[in-house]
Amino acid sequence: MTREIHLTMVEFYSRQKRFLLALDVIIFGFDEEGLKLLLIKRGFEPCKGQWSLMGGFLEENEDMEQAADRVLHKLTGLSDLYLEQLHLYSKPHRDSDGRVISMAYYALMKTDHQDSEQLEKHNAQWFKIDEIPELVFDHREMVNHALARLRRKCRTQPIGFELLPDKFTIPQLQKLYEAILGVELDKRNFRKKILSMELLLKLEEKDKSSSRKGAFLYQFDKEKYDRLLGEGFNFAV
Amino acid sequence: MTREIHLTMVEFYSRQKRFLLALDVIIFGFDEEGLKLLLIKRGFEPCKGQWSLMGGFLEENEDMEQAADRVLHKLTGLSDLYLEQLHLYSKPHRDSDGRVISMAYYALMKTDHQDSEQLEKHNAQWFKIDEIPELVFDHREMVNHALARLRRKCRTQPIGFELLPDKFTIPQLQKLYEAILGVELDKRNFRKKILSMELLLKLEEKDKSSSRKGAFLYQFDKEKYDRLLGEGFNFAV
DNA sequence: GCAAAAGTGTTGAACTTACACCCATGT
DNA sequence: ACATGGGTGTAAGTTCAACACTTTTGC
Repeated sequence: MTREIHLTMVEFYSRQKRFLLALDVIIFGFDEEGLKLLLIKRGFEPCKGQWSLMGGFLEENEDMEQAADRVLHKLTGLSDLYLEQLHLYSKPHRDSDGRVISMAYYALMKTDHQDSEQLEKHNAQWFKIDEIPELVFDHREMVNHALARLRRKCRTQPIGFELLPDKFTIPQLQKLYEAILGVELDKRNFRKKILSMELLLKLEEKDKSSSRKGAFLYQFDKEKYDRLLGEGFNFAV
Repeated sequence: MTREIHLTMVEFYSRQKRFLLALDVIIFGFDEEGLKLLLIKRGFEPCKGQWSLMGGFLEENEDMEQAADRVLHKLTGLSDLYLEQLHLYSKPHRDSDGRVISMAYYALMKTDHQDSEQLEKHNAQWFKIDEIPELVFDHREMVNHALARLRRKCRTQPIGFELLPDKFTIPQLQKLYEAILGVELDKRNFRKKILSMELLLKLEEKDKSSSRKGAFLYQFDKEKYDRLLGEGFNFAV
């Protein structure tokens, strides 16, 4: 701030060190078995052959969100997944060698939209949340951080629906919350609370895949939620 | 992922574009007048003479948190302020010219610890939260984001105390929450709720600066809070 | 003695929690 | 007819919101 005052911006900027900027994505999914994490077996150095999060480097004409979308699309073939910034990991030696600074994102993916061929191409595999293998670098820390965020956030924002098919049943929704939060919920109280917000559209159809009686399918009414948000409404599970 | 497989890590990294990495800090303070923001009048290019957040570039042997501490210390002369990552701003043209990617942090500062000389040296000034001047680049967006985060977070974590003197009165604490949340609170209900958590140590002393009767001073019991945290306790205002 | 802020309790409403039985269906 | 998961209501406990008067003291 002393000598720099007299430099032009270009001169000043050129003295600053530049960094490799990457991103890693914690990708959550949900199915009958519970909450899952999508990991890749690295087919490239560094740490080739080990499990890690999907990631990539920031490129010149995109912002981090676009880079994260690009990386997610490359892995899954899908666009417009729920995606949220988590934390910047910047310790000088977090990466094995040659400093890389990484922005961690977490994504929520509807596993019924998945393209299994695409995933195989990248040696990607789903892991149950309590059976995560050893991960490279600080990826395990990122996963823990993402899980904590997901647990907190799913209680006050309707992000859980990003993990379910567009049409889902109430028992399915309950199992999702139980899987994320790691607790059992009372089905009467759960149903009462979730329906009392009047954000679910009940369909005529039933899903019979998990019982003889069948359970009614519902859809999340995103338009209504967005409208209510403006009026100070708070989602709560 | 196709040709890169056969490159060594160093070769691969060297093809990647590198970026200027900076940080900006939204610094909150609180005094009799309400919630405040600390801004600097830029004495350097770009945008010399305009109001902006305090910021700086990441250096080679530090992580972002250390850089943020350094920048804060440089401005205020203080260390160990409450500091939290907010959001990475990475749009290709967010900065006036020459791409800079910036990690935004927000900090909470006890204004009674401030060193006014130090602040003057940097042309820094406190602004009431609803009288913020025009800011450079996307700094206004950062401030809005920080305010939203502070409003949400102060309700479920005891971060408000970072803005008060070590010894404070209940009416002072209430005014703090009213200033942050932008609402009026009932003093009986407020006192009941905050004291019911049993996290405040009542001192013998009174503060008589704002009434003839004087109000008892309290201290936040951080040790007890940390202990309770482990047992699943939730702070709530 | 009065102005100004500190301090104090109660009641009704809303919400949360705990809990047990019937329903619809495929086999 | 029975096994399986879907669906429903109520009562007790807890928490929240609204509300008005007394206390202390410096002037």
